[in-house]
Amino acid sequence: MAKRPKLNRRPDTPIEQELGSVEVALTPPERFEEYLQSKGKRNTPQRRYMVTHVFNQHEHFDADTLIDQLPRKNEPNYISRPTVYRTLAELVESGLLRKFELEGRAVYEHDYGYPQHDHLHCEKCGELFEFHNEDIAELCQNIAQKNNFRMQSHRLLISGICSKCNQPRQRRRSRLDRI
Amino acid sequence: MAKRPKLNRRPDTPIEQELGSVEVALTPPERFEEYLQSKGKRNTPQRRYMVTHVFNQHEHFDADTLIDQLPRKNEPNYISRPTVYRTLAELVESGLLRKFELEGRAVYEHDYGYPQHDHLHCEKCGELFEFHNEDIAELCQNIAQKNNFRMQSHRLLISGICSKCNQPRQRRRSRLDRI
DNA sequence: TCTCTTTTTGAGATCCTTTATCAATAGGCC
DNA sequence: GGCCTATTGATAAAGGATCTCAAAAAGAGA
Repeated sequence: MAKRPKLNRRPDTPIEQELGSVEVALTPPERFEEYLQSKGKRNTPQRRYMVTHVFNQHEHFDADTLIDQLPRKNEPNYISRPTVYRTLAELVESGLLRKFELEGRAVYEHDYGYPQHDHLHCEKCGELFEFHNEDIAELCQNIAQKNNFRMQSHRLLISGICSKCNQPRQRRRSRLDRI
Repeated sequence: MAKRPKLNRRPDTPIEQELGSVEVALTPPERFEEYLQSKGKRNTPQRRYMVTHVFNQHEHFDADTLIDQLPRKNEPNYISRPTVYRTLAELVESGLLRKFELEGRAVYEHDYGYPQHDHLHCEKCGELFEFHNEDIAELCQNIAQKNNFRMQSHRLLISGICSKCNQPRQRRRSRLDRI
């Protein structure tokens, strides 16, 4: 099993192609600023940098992957590890990001302006794939109702082997084979 | 939010009542021994003790809860922390237990001899409730197929507020009220 | 039963992710 | 600009899970 899951989508399958997007009134930085103001929090350079950076790409990511992408210590716009974690929590609380857990690590993805979806997880290559299904939420709602539960959200993870990993590894034909 | 989720089912709702059970040919210890032999592993007292203990109760549990229940150091049948983790991994690998993650911790539950199910999680009291739904697995299978995915398992978690926590806290009537 | 080989165990250290502490810094409102 | 308070970064530490390795023990064969 991979020590650390691949959380980046393949560059040839941008997420917009897969699931489209949802109309929103404000850009993520605007939305975040609104949230901060409503909470009496301050709009710092670190928070501005992070919200912009995070919404400039669509991949799933974990804290470490994100920190790798941010400026390092002694570079301009450096953001310390605690601040990264703190700001991630705020982005989740504000509804901009969603957080879930995979293989013992917290994974984040866009929520604001992004359609509801669930995930397929390849146990071989560790990749996460998104899918959208209309029926799931309704099914969950029914189940919750039957159990006198007030549902707030659901999380469905389908584990298995993706098509790429499932292909039998082709024997590479040598020059001799082709004679 | 609770620092540590309650993983124990309430004593008045034993799991058999909720979901029944599945007929199996071997007892869990027998099944585990079979697995060990097939892997050329040895049947040690520690492994026997753990498989017996774990299947003597039906609750979900995490490693720490389990260790609390096991004999402590300098008592008979003490099992060290690394061995507990090692054996849990073997119980999962053998198909006796299922492992999943909740609030950053690994949680284990019976798999062998126990019907397929998913969970409701109360965000307030942290309790886990099980439910069985016939349609989910089929739905997942369809989704997997559409995505050229070879499904191995799924995991559905419905989060919300349980009926108990959802009840408006009744004002306790004082003696004076009743006059 | 004894011996031998190999697995397993337990003590302790260590890893890894995430969070807490706290003094110094800097927003934002007057 | 000045003040008050939130925020940051350095550092330590919490917490779960795993690694290392010498000692112990299981199982196979004699």
